Amino acid sequence: MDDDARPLRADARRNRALVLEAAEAILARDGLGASMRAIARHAGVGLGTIYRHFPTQEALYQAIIIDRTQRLVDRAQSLHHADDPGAAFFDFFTDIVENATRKKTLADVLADAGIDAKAGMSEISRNMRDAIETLLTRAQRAGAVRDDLHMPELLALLAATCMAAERNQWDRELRTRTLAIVFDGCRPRG
Amino acid sequence: MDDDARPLRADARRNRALVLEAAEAILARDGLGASMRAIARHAGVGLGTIYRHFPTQEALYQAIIIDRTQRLVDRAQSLHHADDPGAAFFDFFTDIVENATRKKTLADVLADAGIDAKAGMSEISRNMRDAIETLLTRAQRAGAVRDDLHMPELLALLAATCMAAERNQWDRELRTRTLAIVFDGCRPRG
Amino acid sequence: MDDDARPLRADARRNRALVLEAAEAILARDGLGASMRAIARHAGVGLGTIYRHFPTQEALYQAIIIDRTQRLVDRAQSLHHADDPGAAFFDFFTDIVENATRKKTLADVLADAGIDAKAGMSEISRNMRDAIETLLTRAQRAGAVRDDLHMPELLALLAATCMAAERNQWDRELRTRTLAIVFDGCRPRG
Amino acid sequence: MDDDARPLRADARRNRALVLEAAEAILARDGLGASMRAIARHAGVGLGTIYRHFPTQEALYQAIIIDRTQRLVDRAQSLHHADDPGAAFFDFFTDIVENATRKKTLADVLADAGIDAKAGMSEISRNMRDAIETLLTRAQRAGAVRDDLHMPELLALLAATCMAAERNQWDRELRTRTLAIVFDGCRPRG
DNA sequence: TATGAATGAGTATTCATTCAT
DNA sequence: GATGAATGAATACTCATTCAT
Repeated sequence: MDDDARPLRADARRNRALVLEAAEAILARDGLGASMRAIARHAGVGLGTIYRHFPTQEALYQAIIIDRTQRLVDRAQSLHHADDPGAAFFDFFTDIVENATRKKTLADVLADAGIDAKAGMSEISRNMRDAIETLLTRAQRAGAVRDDLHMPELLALLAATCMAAERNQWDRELRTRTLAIVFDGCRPRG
Repeated sequence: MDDDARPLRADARRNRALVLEAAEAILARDGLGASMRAIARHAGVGLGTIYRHFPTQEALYQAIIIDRTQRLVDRAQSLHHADDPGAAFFDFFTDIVENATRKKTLADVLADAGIDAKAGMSEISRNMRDAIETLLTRAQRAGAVRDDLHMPELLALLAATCMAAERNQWDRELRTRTLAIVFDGCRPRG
Repeated sequence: MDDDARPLRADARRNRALVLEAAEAILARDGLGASMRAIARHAGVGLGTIYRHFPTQEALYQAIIIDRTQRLVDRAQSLHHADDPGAAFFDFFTDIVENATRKKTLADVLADAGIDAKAGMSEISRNMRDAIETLLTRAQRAGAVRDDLHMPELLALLAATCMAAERNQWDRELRTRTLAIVFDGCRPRG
Repeated sequence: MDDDARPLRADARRNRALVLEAAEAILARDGLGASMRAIARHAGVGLGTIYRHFPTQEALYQAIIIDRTQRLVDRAQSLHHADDPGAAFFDFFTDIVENATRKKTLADVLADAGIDAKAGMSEISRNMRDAIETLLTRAQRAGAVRDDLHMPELLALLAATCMAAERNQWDRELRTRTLAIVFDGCRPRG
C-alpha cells in the first residue's frame, strides 16, 4: 500500500522480471501445486529474493495477473483503430483464446474482470474493460456484432472459452469450431 | 482387489452418503485446497470413516465425479423422448449450467469427457456422451440445431459455460444473456 | 489376571488357535509392521474375534511367545533321556537355530530368558531355563561340554545365533559353519 | 540427483550432526518405533530441519549406518599394523561388541554386510569387509586363528554377538564369558 | 542485498481399539 | 459370540514464510 516508487536498481528489476517469468512457467507446468521453491529454482534466484519483490505468494500471483492484464490491454488497444472493426473484434477474441492454451492464468484475468465489475474495480482491470468495450462498440457500429450483446456476457464468454481452452488444451481445430458457434451467436440475426 | 460387492450395512451406506455430500460441500467452499479433515468434520464422522469408504483422497474425488456424471446422464435420458427435441436440447444445456453455479466439480465431468473421448473412455463417461449425443441428434433432426454442430464443440461449449458459471457464480440474468448468444450460435442460420 | 479357566467352547478354542497361527505367519512375513487387520484377514475371522481372545496386541504377542517357549521346552525335555547327552545338547542347539530361520520371534524367547533370569521370572520361562540346564549338565557330565560353560553365556549364545539366523536368513551352509565355531568353543580343551 | 557437494554452512553442518546424534539416541531408546518428531525434539531443531538434511526417514537411517560403518572401518584399520595380530583380531571383536551395548544399530551394519556380500555391495560396506578381512588374515598367518574360519561365519558371529549384546544389554561379565567361548572356537585346535 | 537454512503448521494416511449390529 | 464399521491419535512429509549469514 505504500507506493514506494523508488526506481529499483537495474539488477533488482531484472530479478523481478526473472521471478515473474519463472512463476508463469512453473504455474503452467505444475498448476496450483506450484511451490515457491520450484519458482526460485527455475528463476535461478534464492527464495529470499522472491520475497524481497513479492511479500507473499498471493502477491506474486496478483502481479502475474496484472502483468497478463496489461498485455491484454495492449493487444486490445493496438486494434482500436483497425480498418475493419468486425475483424478486429473477432481476431482479438480468437487471439485471447489461443493464448490461453499456452499460458495458464489468463482465464483468471477475465474471470475476475466480470466479478470486479460489480464491486470497486482496480484501475488496471477497468482499463481492460474499457479497451474491450471499445472493440465491442466499434464492431457493433460497423454492424458486425449484434447490438444487444453487452459487456457482462461478452466477458463471460471470453472467460468461459479461455478457461476451457486452457484446462483442456483445445487444439486448433476444436478452437476454430467452437469459436465459430460463439461468433455466429454474436452476429446480428437476419 | 476383490470386488466385494456386499450390500453394505445400513449405517455404513448412510455414512458413505454423508461423506460424499460433505465432500461436495467442502470442495465447493474450499476448492482444491479442501482437506480430508474438513470433510470429515463437516460430515460429522471420524477421519477413519472416510478412509473406510474411499481408500484415498483421489478415490473420493473420483466417486464424486462418477456420482455427478450419473445424475447428468439421468437428466439427459429423461429428455430423450420429449415432445419438442429442440426445447429438450436447450433446456438440458440450461439446466446443466444452472446446476454448475450451485455445485462445483460439475464442469470437470464435462471437461474430462472431451479429453477421454480421444483415449479409452470409461463406461460411465461414454454413457454421458451417448446421452448427450442423442439429445443433439434429435434436435438437429427437428431442425432446431444446425447440422454442422458436432459433439467435440458441443462438449467444449458445455464445459466452458459450466466452468465459468461455477467459478464466477453467474446469476440468473447473466446466465440467460450468455446462453442466449451461445444458443443463437447453435441454431441453423436463417 | 483373573484366571477365568472356563473350558472355552470348541469353536472358540479353534478360533484362538487360528488367530495364533495367523499371527505367527503374518509376523514372519511383515515383521513389526504386521497389523491386527492383516492377522484377522489371514485367520479368516473378524477383528473383534481377535480382541475377544487377546485384549491387546501386546497380549497376542505374549501369547505367541509363550507358545513358542512351550514348544522349546517340549523339545528340550524330549532329549533329557537321550543316550548320548553330548549329541543331545548340540542337536538341540542346532535345531533351535534352524527353526529360527523359519519362524521369527523365536529369538525373543531366548533373549528375554536371559533378562528374566535376573528379575522375577515367569513360570514358563523358568521351565525353559530348567529344561536347557538339564541338557547342559548332562552334556558336561558326559565330558562333551566344558565345565566352565554356565547358563548365562549359553543363553546368550543361543539368543545371539537365533537372532542373527532369523534376521539374516542364514542358509544351511552358513549355519553349519558358524555353529561349528561356537560348538568347538563349547567343548573341553584338549 | 545433483551431487551438490557444496561445503555446507557452519550452522548447517552443526545441525546435521545434531540430528544424527539425536537420531541415534532416540533409536536406542525407542527402537524402530522412533518418530521423526521425537528426533527433532531431542535434537532441538524443527522437523523441517531434519528433512532438509535427510529427505526421508530411510535416508536418515542410512546415514546413521554409514556413519557407524565408517567408524568401524577406522577402528579396524587402526589395528592393521599392530604388533600382535592375534590380539588385534580379538581386541577388535571385543571392542565392537562392547560398543554395541552402548549404541544400537551397530548390529545392523554387520548384519547387512553379510547379506550385501552376495549382491552388489556398496563401497563403504566393501571397505568394511576388506578391513575386517585383513585383521582375520593377519591373525591366521600369526597362527592365532584357525585357518578354516572364513569371512561369512566371522561376519555372522560378529553380527550375532552384537545384536544380542545390544538387545539384552550384556554386562561386562556376560560379555567376557560369552566371547571367551566364541574366541576359543576361533582358535586352532590342538 | 541475496541466499538458503530453519521453522512448524498443515496434509494425507495408517492402525490399535471400541462398540453397535 | 462374532463381525466389521467407526474412531482419532499418531506418523511421515510438504511448503509458505522468516531470518541469520
